[in-house]
Amino acid sequence: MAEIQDLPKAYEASAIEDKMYAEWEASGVFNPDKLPDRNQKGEPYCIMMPPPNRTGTLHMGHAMGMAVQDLLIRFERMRGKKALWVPGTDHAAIATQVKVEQLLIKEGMKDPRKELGREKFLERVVQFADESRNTIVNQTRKMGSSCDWSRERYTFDKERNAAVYQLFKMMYEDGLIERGYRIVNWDPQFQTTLSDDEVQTKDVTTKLLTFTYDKDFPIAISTTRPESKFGDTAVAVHPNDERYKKFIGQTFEPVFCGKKLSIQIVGDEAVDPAFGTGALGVTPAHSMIDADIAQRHNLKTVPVIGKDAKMLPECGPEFAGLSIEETRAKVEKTLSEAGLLKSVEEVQQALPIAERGGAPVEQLPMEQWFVRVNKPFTLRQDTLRKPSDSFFGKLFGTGTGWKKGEQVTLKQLMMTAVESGQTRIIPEQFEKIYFHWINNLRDWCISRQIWFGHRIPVWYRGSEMKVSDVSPGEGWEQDPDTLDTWFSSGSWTFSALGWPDQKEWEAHRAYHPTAVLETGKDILFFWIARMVLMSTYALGEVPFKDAYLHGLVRDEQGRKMSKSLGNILDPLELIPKYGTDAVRLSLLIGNTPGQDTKLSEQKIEGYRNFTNKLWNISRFILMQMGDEAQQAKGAETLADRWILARLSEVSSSVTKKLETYQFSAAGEELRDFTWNDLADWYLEIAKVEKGKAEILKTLLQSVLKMWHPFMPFVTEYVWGLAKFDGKLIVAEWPDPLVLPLAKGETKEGVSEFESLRQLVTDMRRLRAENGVEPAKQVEFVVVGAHMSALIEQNNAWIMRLVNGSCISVSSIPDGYAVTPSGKATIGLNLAGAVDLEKEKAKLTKELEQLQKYVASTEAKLANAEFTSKAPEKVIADMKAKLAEAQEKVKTIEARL
RNA sequence: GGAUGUUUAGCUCAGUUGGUUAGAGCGCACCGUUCACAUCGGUGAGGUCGCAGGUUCGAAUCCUGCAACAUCCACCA
Repeated sequence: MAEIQDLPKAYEASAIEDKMYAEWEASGVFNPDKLPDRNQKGEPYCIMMPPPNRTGTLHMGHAMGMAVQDLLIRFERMRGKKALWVPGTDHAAIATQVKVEQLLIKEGMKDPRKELGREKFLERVVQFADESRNTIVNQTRKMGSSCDWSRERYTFDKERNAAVYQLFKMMYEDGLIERGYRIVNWDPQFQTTLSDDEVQTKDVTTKLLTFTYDKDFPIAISTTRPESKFGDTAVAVHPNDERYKKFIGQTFEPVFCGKKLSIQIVGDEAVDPAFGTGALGVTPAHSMIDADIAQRHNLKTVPVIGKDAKMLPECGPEFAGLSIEETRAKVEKTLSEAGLLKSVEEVQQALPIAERGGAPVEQLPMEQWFVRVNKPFTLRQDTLRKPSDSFFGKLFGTGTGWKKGEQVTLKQLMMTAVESGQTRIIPEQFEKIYFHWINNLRDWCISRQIWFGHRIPVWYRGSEMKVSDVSPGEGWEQDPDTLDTWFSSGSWTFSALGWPDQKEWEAHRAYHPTAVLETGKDILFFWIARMVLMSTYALGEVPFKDAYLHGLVRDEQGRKMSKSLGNILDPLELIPKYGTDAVRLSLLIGNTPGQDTKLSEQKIEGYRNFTNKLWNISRFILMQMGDEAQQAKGAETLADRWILARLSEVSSSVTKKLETYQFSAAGEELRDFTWNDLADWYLEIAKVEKGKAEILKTLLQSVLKMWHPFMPFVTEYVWGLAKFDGKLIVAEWPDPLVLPLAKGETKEGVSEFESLRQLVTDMRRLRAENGVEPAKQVEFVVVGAHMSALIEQNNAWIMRLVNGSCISVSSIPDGYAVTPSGKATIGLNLAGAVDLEKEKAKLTKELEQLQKYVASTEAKLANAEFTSKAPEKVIADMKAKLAEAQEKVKTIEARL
């Protein structure tokens, strides 16, 4: 095999990756309909790719997601499932619009939306989004993602728009979508509402003013937002507060900074009498908390801040049109001059700001569309019911869900999906966070005043209103608002499978609920919860069986990767440098689900080294397979039995770990097996013991298969070089039971070889610990420094040295070793002696503990302290253990 | 303020129902290597498992309290 010899010593990733990906794609295996028969008969297995936002390029977090999903899909495909991975992108409404707006401003426009108008502006956004899509698709391919491009979806394409319309219509008819005048989060910068989740907070220092509205007002109040006080309609106090009790029910008409107010004094439990003055100025128009109080006491709502974050004319000519900052200063000055200001205090406050853009968010009352999460509605179908799976469900007929026609709220559906275990969140601890979030969920404001997004399918003509996806006719105008981006991505698992189009949906029905949703933990609420909502509502089933959450990818110091810190690791720069396989390994191994990961270039370099190690292992095995000496039928030696037993062990363990999302542990185990057992021991032995071609082939095949989901490129490439059957991507996952080993041999082979390995290690240690006679020491030094394998040959044991010479070790059981020349005798019995001392000490300690255990257990038995366990059995177990320990000690003592 | 995590070797982290001598990778020190691989091999040093109690024959693991850090939620006007 001359060609094998000519292969480069170092693996050259970039030379093969693109070609390899093109080959896979051309072979059609990414499409489940074109998979081999074995998979056609297999169970459907589907992953929906979380569609990346069309806002630019992919980052390390995406790369991690892709690596995990591709690992799962390749693993299940090899296991014979009908595996479908649907790729796609998200229009991301506000995020994309904001991005484009910022770009246009950079290009010199002052107010792009005004300058271009709705149509022209949207053209620019669409153009940007399309370019972004191309970049994302390219990067996804570079990562080696084996997703079905023939089924690529977009959250803003025609079919997904049909799903959005269908859902809106259903929810509207069920009374779950409503228009209402309520307080919403308003972003003055981008002139749109925001959901609670799109609002973040920033710690700032601000002034806490304590004052009275005017000199005749009897109660002082405190505020950090003096500008909003023009809209106060009440002062709330605790109903039992002795200071203010007498005022409750009265109405005052103070003049605040020139504006006449009407202030009712109300008693409300929500007020903390210990904070500030114990009295709260209620501003129903600009605080959600105050709006709640206002609702309880039927208070009027008076807006005083406009959409542009400037004061409204209601505040009087002196203040109208002023900014919030200006108003604050002026109010403070006015109060101070009038002698109404009691105190000014610096306090820490969390200022709400917009997630995109960062402008302070105002709370304003507006007419908007809402999804009612707490409103009961009549179920259209049995929902979340799986009676066959549940013993109690069958027994009581209740199942873990609701029946058609029952009254239920969306919130209850979201709870049940996870409570019943029909959707599992991995790691489990996130279930608690999920429940907590659902419990505190408020109605979801779904209308946005931005232009890029699914238009709200509602039409108006005068006072008439109709829900429709097309114009109902002459004179009808569509609602100018668009839908929150999560309204469309909430239906992703089923809209991407064709719902509500009957033909498409039926063709893909078997893939839903999808197997697993893999995404970042930061997106639990935004997305996961909303997918559960949409899917349980529309289909009556969960969107996915498992939600696997990965942590954030941080830099080596644990900081978030960001442009301003300049610590971004870009997958597109790393892949040409280290190879996709190395980048994937560094994202898959060495981290824990749900826990943030620190990534450094050094780590990727380490996995590049491993990729190269696997390459060289393969190269060596390929050479051996072509070597005539290796072709001879090898007797199954101890080493053979050992390595095959290990392989069997490892493959079953790795399979189990991958099934339970323990990717890191699986990878580590595989790495240890590949590097330590296979390369460092078995391959060294194969240099001396010949006739191993068959076993080497088995080993190489199995190792390539198991590594394939982790590092698809190098494994598939070697598979091709070895001329193994077909493509590795559709090869059968190794089954630990088919290895050519009798059961009895497995353990024996392993333990025997392990004990020899231990012996070698002991000898190395002894060389250091015990001074050996000079004549012998020479040999020992050689042994310790060079020996790389222990092998069986002609009924003798041979230690092979890297420099080519061998030492024959005879009579291992008796503990002697002799070199071929017979010059040096190694006192292995000494090794035994040293170990025996330690062993004895350890066992003696264990024995003492067990004796105490016996004593305490017997005492408990006498006092009848046992409640559950059968005492006889406990005592018997314990005594057996004790006897075992005593036996061991005796054996050791005899040998000493 | 509430919730959820984290705290194990110099660094990054494993450690699955409590049970031999607490592990790995990187880094470090020393030794070595022409024929699979210096993107290599061998040997070694390095840990009171955050702190304080408790349960147990036995605790990194279970319980209680404390501390530090992180994230999320709610924010006191």
